[in-house]
Amino acid sequence: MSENKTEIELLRKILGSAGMKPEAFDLSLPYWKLKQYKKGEFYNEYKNVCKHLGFVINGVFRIYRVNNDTGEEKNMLFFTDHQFVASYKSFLAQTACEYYTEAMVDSLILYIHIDHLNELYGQSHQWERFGRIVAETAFHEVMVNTEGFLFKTPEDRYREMMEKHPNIFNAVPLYHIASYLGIQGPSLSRIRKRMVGR
Amino acid sequence: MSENKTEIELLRKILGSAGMKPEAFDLSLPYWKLKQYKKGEFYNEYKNVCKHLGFVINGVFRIYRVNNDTGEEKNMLFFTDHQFVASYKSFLAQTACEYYTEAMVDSLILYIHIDHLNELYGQSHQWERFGRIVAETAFHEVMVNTEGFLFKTPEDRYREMMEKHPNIFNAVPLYHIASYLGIQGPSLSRIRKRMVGR
DNA sequence: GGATAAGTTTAACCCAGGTTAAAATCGAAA
DNA sequence: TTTCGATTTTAACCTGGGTTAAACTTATCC
Repeated sequence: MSENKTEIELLRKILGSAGMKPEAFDLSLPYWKLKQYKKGEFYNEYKNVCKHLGFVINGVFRIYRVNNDTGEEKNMLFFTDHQFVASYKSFLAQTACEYYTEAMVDSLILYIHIDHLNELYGQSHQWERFGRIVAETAFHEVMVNTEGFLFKTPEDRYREMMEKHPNIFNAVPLYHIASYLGIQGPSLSRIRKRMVGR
Repeated sequence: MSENKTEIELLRKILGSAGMKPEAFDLSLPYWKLKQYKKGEFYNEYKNVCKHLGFVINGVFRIYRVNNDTGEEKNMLFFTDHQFVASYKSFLAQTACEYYTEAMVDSLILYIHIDHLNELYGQSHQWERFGRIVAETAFHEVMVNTEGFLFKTPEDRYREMMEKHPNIFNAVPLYHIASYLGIQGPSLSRIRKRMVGR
């Protein structure tokens, strides 16, 4: 287990700052596993049921969907350092996953199996709270995203992406950004051109 | 308290089917309050901090945002029977609300103050679980919404709205539906016209 | 360093939704 | 019923993103 030490302690610290007591955290020690992903490897595959909740030590992942007819890919979300990663809809409902989750750069993840997590939920009030906070955070993330689509232009969303998530912005090609913003490559080019003009 | 009896028992039954034990539920009995909303009344106002989690006994609410410059309204979500209602982002973070939440028809709500809810979270593992499930449900709701914007046309979203939420569809004017779908009134008219044509 | 692949931009054309205002329809209330 | 206001549709014009394919730029690798 000694090779997980640093990463586990990072997670302990982050959960601790969200209110988790060390003793409660210790309950989970046997369950966390560390995995290295090479760029291009998948955290979760289409049609699998997502069985693990991951915690990104470092790296960038994209969660995307493929149109069965056209083969076209569309990015739903990105995950990066110190975020929890899962195909969360599939994970919560334990239904077949509609997404792929792919490492965009070499990445490192601590992950836990849902059965162990449910065990912790049952054993410990603190872990139940952890589950609540992960869910609330995921909600917030997606909510902000939806608000973007409703209330903002693609140009606004592009600018925000650049400002608020520079590490993601720099790690992935522009056509993935375009997809995430809900537009096509050429449209993003036009937006970028418009922006330098002013 | 006797006038809340029926509504409380409905809530007990619904939470029970999500796994809440009656004894745990009983802890909350002193806290739920019942409120009748007339059509047009507000559950939550812009710039308030949302302090209550509501449970819709019956009725329809819309949560919407107003553009400060143009005064234009855009609908974010609808809530109806047996759903939990809150300006959830504001509720979770206890920050000033960016939305209005308005009753679209005469409605009845059971609500609980966040302080009492936090008390229950602290007292009871079961209630902590309740909080997790509410958050997970809210996540799922918003996620499906975002997926709609990314992967579906306004026409698809309109058709789904009609099929899956007929009670909402029938309770609110079309221009509110249009707003929820992210389009303008005339566009919805064009879509409807296209649809009868085929 | 030149070849090859990957990523980005450009151009030309198309189309759906935005915008505005007027017309038509519906509904409640007198 | 007639009328007034609210809602929905229509019309005309505009705009920005979609689509496709080619051109250009940047990495990467032998």
